Amino acid sequence: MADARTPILVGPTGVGKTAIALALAAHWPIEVISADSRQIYRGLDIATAKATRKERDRVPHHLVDVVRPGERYSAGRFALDAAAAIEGVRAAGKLPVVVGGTGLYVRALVDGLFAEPTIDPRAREALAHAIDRMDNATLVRWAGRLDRGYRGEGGRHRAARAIEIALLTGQPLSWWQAAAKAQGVVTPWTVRLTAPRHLLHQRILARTTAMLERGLLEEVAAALADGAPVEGPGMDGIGVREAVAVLQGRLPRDLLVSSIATATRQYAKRQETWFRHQLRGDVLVLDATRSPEQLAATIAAAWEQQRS
RNA sequence: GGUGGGGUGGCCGAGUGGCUAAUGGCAGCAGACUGUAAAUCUGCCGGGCUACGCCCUACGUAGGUUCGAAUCCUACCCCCACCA
Repeated sequence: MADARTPILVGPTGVGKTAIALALAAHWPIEVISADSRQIYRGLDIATAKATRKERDRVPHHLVDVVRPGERYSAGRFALDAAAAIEGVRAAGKLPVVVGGTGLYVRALVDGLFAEPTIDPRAREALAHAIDRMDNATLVRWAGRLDRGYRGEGGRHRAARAIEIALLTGQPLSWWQAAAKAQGVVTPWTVRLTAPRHLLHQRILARTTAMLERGLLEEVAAALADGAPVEGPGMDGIGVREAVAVLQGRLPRDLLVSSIATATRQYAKRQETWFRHQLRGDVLVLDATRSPEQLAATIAAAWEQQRS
């Protein structure tokens, strides 16, 4: 069983990953391992387009609703959690299928990240605080001084990461990346779903409109009332931040749908770029224009073929 | 009907005689990406080329002034505000 391949379904938001995974259940006894950095958070079901309760009753989903909004989560933690979940599903005699749009999470699971040493969360938070007050140029310069392997790319976010690692572990990030190579925990069988851009845009708009009808604003208002930190992780997803802006009067209500749709389109585009270039090994590329049932049948057939 | 303001590249919006295919922003396209990744960044962005250069088309429309106009003049069309 150690060499068993694990089906992985990736693709941009709106291609229909969820529907296809559910349709796949007609072919295999599957359980879904979600690789989605926002569905990890509890609540905000509409905003993050989670599979419904009913759907999840029919096909169990793992790594959905695991932390509360405001709590820090990471790709590394995902790799660990997902590996455990996959193990569990296998032990129960079912087939785990990884489904998700967060490329880095999939990479963490398949290729492994470097073995990051334990970092004191309090020191990390204090440093993050100091970093927040510095401008981009300062951060980039600082990161360059601390880590000669740092290329100055990726802006403040990645500069901050380089600084954090160098300061808190005593070794630069590039050193860890080279010296502490990790192993992936699954052998992937990857299906990359894609769709013509105009179709994707169309689906995104329809889906955004539907989100509002299902009560996106109410959902976000409830999360805020519940004490979810506006700035915290989990509350920064597309749809959520725009809804918060409307609730706080910073964005006119009638611009809500278009703002969310635009941000979603841009995200979908970034995902397409990531999956087009960053996936390693054999990848089955499928145009998701057809129905979920047809696609599931194609995927099931291809899976059978690669097994023999 | 009168007076004033305005019509700029897909959109918004600078520019008031040459250095302007035209600052910016948005949208779009392409790309980067090892632990906040729904993040964070980079490039391109009127069209066509035998492309470190050349050609064409472009600042409401039509004329005009000038060596030279998005920028000045005239007429017309449209929009907005106020007055009637």
